[in-house]
Amino acid sequence: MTELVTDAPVRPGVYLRGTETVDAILKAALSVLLDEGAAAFTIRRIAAACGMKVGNVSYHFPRKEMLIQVLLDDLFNSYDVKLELSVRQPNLSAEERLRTVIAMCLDDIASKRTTRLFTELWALANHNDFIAERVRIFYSSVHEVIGEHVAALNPRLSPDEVRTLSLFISASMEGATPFLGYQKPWANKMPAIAAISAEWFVKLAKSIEPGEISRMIEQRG
Amino acid sequence: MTELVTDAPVRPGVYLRGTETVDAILKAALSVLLDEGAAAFTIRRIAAACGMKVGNVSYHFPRKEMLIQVLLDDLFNSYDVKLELSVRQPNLSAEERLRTVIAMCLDDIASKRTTRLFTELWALANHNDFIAERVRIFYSSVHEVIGEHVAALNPRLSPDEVRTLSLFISASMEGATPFLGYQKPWANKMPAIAAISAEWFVKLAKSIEPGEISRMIEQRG
Amino acid sequence: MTELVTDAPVRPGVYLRGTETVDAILKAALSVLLDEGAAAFTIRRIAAACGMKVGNVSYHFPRKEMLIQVLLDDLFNSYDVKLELSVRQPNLSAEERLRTVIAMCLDDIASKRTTRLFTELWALANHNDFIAERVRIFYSSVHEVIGEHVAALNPRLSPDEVRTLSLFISASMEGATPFLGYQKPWANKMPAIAAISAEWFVKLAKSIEPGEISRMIEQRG
Amino acid sequence: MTELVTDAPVRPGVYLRGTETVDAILKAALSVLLDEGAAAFTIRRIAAACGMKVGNVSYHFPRKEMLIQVLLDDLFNSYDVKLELSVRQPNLSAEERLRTVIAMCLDDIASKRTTRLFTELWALANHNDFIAERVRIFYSSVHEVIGEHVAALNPRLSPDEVRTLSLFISASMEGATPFLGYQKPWANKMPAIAAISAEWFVKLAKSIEPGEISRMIEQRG
DNA sequence: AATGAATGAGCGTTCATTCAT
DNA sequence: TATGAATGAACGCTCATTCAT
Repeated sequence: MTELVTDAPVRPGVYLRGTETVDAILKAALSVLLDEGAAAFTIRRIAAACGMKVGNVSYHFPRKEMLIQVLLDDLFNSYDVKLELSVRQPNLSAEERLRTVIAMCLDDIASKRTTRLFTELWALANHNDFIAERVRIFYSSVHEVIGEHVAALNPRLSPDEVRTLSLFISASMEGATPFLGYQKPWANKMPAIAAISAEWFVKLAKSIEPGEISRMIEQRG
Repeated sequence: MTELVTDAPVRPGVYLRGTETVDAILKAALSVLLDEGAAAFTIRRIAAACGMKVGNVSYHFPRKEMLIQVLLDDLFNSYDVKLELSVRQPNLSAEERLRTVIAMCLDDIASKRTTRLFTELWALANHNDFIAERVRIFYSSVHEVIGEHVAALNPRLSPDEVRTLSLFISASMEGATPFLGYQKPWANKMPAIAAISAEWFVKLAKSIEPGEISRMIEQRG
Repeated sequence: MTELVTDAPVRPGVYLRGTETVDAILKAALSVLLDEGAAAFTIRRIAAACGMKVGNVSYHFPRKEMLIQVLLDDLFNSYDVKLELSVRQPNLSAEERLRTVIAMCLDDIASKRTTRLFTELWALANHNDFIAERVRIFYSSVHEVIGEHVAALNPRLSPDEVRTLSLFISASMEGATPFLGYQKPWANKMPAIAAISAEWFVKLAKSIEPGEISRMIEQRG
Repeated sequence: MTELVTDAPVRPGVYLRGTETVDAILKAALSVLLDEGAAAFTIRRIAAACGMKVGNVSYHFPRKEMLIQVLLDDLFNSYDVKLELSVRQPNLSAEERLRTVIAMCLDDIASKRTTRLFTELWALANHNDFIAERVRIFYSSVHEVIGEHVAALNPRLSPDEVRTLSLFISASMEGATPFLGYQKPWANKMPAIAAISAEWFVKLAKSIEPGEISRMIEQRG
């Protein structure tokens, strides 16, 4: 029984987070991805970026894919933590909480890290199932958080209606990335778009009637 | 990082056979980009995809960058044509025209070509100035078209307010790409999102008061 | 009988000198060789240098080797003509004629054309028998011309002694090429070296005794 | 055209096996250059010549230019060592030492290595500044060594006169390369030319009067 | 006579990965 | 742990040459 309990990683390779070396590699890998793009995301450049030799990076991450996976795990983890904090705002009203989440999301979208990372991930997700799945899981939890606030604002909506509205709100905000994200052409318009978003997504969440979405779909059919 | 190429490359192909070849290369290049992603976008794979030799692809496009530029020129051209058609709907009311444009955009976003192409372009635009600029120009014209309909619906808005609303609407729709685009996780929710979009973007365009956006920004400051 | 008489070139290809196109190719080829070196001596660069297409250069010179051969033929021809003129100086004494030839050679060596051409040819001759042979023939005639003057200055020398002295004088002068030739490091010393050459090669030719060379060789053995 | 590289590349190879490999590459590179010429001096042929893979040669010499530079460094180093030895002949008279240097130079010129190497270098120096500079530095030290003996033979000469005579003697000897070098047409005449060189360059060094060179230049003006 | 098109080989270089040290 | 060495494949590109037009 006791023999079965082990801390050794199931997969080959030595990529325990917390190790100085592994952390340095991951940090370098992220900065290469953000600063130079997916095409420059090579073991060589990552090694150079953290002052190591190619062989050592390969020793810690025997497959490049592993590095990507661990890197994404770490990144999504940090996003999850941030997201979790946004829910824990007990002294705010439901409306204020939704406004806060919207503000937080758009603020984050404007950051270099999020702009660069997610545009790369959306592209990579087209042909990499692992990335696609991780991205999907992440956004599912984003939708869930938004959904909590939507449901609080408009309790009569069905769970599916809540999900649909959350998807709409989340997608609309993410759409800001290639337009108003870091160094994007309309970045200076972010205050206006953030203001409209806060106002109208709250208005949408509050004013949609149960069954209204289905009715709208039918009318358009 | 990439230098801006001001002189668009002349499209190669003088003889009939040559133009056919160039077309075949461009078609293959697009299909490689869409089906396999930017990482697979190599001269060798493109040549293989159209049954040619590497040297012949290089003959018609001596620089890989030229191929990318001609390909993007062709693609954006076809989008521009499509966009132009959407404006020429004289027998519709302003509201119906805006609904039509929204429907068309989201319908297009759901297509494989647009989903794949633009997710790749958003990522490439991060570190390729030529692509970034082409994408910017394209979306500028999209915003302009949407802006025409917004202005028609709400003539009292200032040009800047119209631009801001158009940007908001366009960005919100584009955000559907990584969520509801081709083979994306919530693709089946597209009818609902398209319905909400049509309804609420029209409502937004009609009901925003002149000066209201500025007021919203100030309140949030 | 009459059918056997033809102006068509024996070898394939159409590289009749005098033709405008062929002359332009040859001129461009020489300038590429001199200005950019043997590594840049490609059909493409030659074609570009004379504003033609690759296919046309290949049409006139189906094999690159042919171009080189014709080019060298022309070049050595022009050198032969120059050399011939140097002999036809009837109103000068033997000594003055030798001084004239030496001056002419060193003056020519200082020219861009000769400096560049012969340094390239010496290298190419290492592994190209055609070039090696052409170079040999050319220098043979140079030695012969010098030998005529040496023999006139010192009629008692045997033909072989004349040839040896001519070879020594010619080699010594050619050695100026990589040192004092066009844009070479000691080019500014050419007047001094030319003066010493004229003085001492004449002195050598005049003062060597028959049999002396053999004696010198034996002493050193 | 080629940029001057001021920092000489560190010679690669840390492990014993690595230094052996680097040596093998350099040896193969030299033999390719000598046996097949500059046009055949490719990474692929060098790799084949030492039984390695292209990637490994590129590993040890990431840039082809580095290989050339290290190769030349090694070669010139060996020539410098040889040259240095020729000066250290304390038991000989000045005249005998000059004769020795002349004999050594011409003997070396007749070797395959020197004949091939320097004819290639003279050509490459036309359009490669790095090579041109290395060749210049090498010959500067050659002239200096010759100059020491000339000055000892004729102490009244000015430093500039010594340099001029050394240049004349060195250039005259180097001129033997394309005529009497390895497998060159008049290689069999080398004993005679070496004998004349020894005799007459010594005579020249001894008998030139201070100021005589200037006088000769003026007379010719 | 001239040229666009096409080929097959080769170029220097970079890549992820393996392995002995 | 860490790294130098090595591999085999692929990269974009250039080459001389051929051929139909």
